[in-house]
Amino acid sequence: MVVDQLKTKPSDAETDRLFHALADATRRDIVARVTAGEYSVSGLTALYAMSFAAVQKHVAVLERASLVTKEKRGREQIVRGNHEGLQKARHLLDQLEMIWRQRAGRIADILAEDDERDLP
Amino acid sequence: MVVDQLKTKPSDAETDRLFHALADATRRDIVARVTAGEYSVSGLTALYAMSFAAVQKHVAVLERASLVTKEKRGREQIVRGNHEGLQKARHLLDQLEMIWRQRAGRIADILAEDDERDLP
DNA sequence: CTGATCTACAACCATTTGGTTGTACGATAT
DNA sequence: ATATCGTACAACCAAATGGTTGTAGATCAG
Repeated sequence: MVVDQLKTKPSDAETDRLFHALADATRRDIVARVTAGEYSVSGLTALYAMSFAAVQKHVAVLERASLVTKEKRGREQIVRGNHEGLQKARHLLDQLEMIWRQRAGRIADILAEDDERDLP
Repeated sequence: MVVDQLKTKPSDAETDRLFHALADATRRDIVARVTAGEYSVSGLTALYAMSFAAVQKHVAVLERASLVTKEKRGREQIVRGNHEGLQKARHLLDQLEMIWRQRAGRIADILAEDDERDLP
C-alpha cells in the first residue's frame, strides 16, 4: 500500500539527505519554484548568481533527497517538485512533535497525581 | 504578540541553521531524548560512541538552531528540548506544502477552463 | 552540415564539518 | 585540601560542501 510507504520510517541516511537538502536557501528556492511550475536546469540557472554546474549540483542534491524529479524533454532536463520528499520531512517533524506532546502529557499526569495526593 | 513570532518569516540563515541541525542522526536523537526528558551534556555523551567534546559541539549546533536550550545546574549543564525550533521547521514545511496545493489548485482551474472550452 | 544550446561530468580550490586530543577552570565530594 | 567531575575551549585533522572552469556529448535551428 502507498500508506505503508508513509508509515515506513525512513533510514537515517535518507533523513540526513532530506534535511541537508533543505538546509540551503538556494535549494529551498529551487524547490518552491519547481513546485509552483516547470523549469529546465538552465532555466533555473538564469535565476541565480552562480554557474550552471553549481545549479546542476543543487538539483542533484534535491533529487537524491526525493524533493524534486528530473525528466528529459528534448535536450532539456525538466525539474519538477516531488511531494514525496516534503511529506517525509513533515512526517519526521510530526514524530518529534509527538514526543513533545507525550512529555507534556506526562507532566500533566504528574501534576494530576500531586492533586490527588492533596485530596483527603 | 506571541503569534507574530510564529508568523514572522525566519531569516535564511536561521532556516539554514535549523535544517542543518536536523540533518544529522546523532543530533536528531539528542533532540528526541532531551525533548522526552532531561540530560546533562555528559549524560548524553554516555549514549554515543564519541567524545564529550563531539557531543558538546552537537548540542551547540542544536542550541544555535533553537532546537534545545542549556541551563546551568550546579556543575552540570542541563539540556532541554525547545519547542520553538520544531515549530519553526514545521511552519517552513507548511509554506512549501501551501505552494504545492496552490499549484494543484491552478491545475484544477486549467482543467476546468478546458472543460468550458468544450462547452457549446 | 554547422553552429548554438542544454546537459553531464571531471578536476580543482577554499571553507565548513565532524571528529579527535589536550589544557584549564569552577563545582563537588572525601 | 585535594582529587574528581562536568564543562569550556583551542588546536588539529580528514572528509564533505559549495563553488569554479573546462571538456565533451546530444539535440535543435538555420
